[in-house]
Amino acid sequence: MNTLSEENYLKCIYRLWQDKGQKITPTAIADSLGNNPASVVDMIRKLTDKQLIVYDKKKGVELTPAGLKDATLIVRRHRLWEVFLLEKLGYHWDEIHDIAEELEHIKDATLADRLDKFLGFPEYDPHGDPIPKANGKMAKRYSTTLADVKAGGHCRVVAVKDTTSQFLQYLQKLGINIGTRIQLLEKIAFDNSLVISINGEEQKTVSQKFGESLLIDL
Amino acid sequence: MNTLSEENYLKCIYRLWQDKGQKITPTAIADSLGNNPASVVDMIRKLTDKQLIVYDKKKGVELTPAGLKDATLIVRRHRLWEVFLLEKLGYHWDEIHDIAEELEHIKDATLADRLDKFLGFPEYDPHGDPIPKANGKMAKRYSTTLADVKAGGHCRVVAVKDTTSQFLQYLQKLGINIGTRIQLLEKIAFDNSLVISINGEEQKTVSQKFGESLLIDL
DNA sequence: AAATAAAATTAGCCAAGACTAATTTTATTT
DNA sequence: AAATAAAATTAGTCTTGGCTAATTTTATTT
Repeated sequence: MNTLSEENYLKCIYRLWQDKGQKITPTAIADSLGNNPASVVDMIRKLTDKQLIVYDKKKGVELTPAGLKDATLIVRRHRLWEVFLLEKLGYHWDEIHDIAEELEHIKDATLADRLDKFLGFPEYDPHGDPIPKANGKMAKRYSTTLADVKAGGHCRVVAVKDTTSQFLQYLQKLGINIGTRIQLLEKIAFDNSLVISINGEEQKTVSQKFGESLLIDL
Repeated sequence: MNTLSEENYLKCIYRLWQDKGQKITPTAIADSLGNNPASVVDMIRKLTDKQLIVYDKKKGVELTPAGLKDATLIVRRHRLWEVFLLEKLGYHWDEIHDIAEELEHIKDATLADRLDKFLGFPEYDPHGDPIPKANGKMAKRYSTTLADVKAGGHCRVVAVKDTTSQFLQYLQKLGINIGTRIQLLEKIAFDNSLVISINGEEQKTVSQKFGESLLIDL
């Protein structure tokens, strides 16, 4: 059984691995968790001893099959609770992440599976991320962002890469949800700002960072 | 905001206060939590500093109004989650206590109220304990036990005083639930064992300890 | 290649919350 | 009342999981 901290590190490593596919360094983990690199080095030792990760200076940190399994189940619990909070308790998009962050650590052998069943076996969470099944398999994960769309192109919002309440509240304000149609009217060469039209309405300008945080289907 | 440990101590003190109206000593708390009395003395100091309890050698530990409020809200969350686990996720009577023990510590300002609404504002939890409302008020708590019934008397099970899985599984085996009718046929003078008839069926003998753990309405 | 910057690591410290062992205080017996 | 037992308290230790500061290793510039 893993401690709360161990679970948070596993989840963090899993996310970094999914996000970039790049080398996962102690500094990257430290930045992601807001911890000191020295603390990360300690935890890398603990997780290595538990055979949940392998650390190689050249390759960085990698999850072992056991570590991947544990991390996947944490993510499964997180995303299922997010669905519950939004659909059953009526929370808003931007409120659920932090609460799910706590709920995901509840330990019980059958809880996730019962919750999954109760929710009707959802494939995606409210942010558009696929929910891993009990066996670790999950639906397709989208990777194209609004910033990848060609000028003039149309797309549909399928997920968000950033789940901070700042971003989600901004989306709310712009009237953007999962499923919203967006046309990319123009890319400003100077700073890669994007001029877009949301659901065919009046045009708005958003930043490159914004565009890279919104996952879309063409 | 209270830590996990602080919350567990508050809940423990609350339970001891409800159970017996007796003096709450460090040893009693230690026994109840399975901790060392020395640890309890430390925590008494912490909670006193936070003005959640008052400790007087003569009177023992008492909750302040602030401490009572915090404790009541923890109990509220615990009992609401128990209802959720049983009614929505299909857990059995004896499985829900330990999971609720973890869920009760999830911190969010509106979670308990949303859950309460989602569950239809239940008055009692699956063990028959009244669920405190957001304002701290709650329905009547039963205090008469099967051991208090006179020989020949009839009664109806309304709650359990003991929520260990050992007891609850034993009840299950005997076919006793909330609402079950019991007749007390005889009290054995030797050891206060009770000869009972469950729902008018064949008679069984149970211990004094058993009788004192079952709350009834005459 | 040498100099510099960045990243990783080590060493030592801290707080929370548990523990044991020893001591003091309070209660109970004889 | 004195002796004994029980309860409370103090002092000091341990583990987890953070931290800072100093050092070593690795990368990047010049």
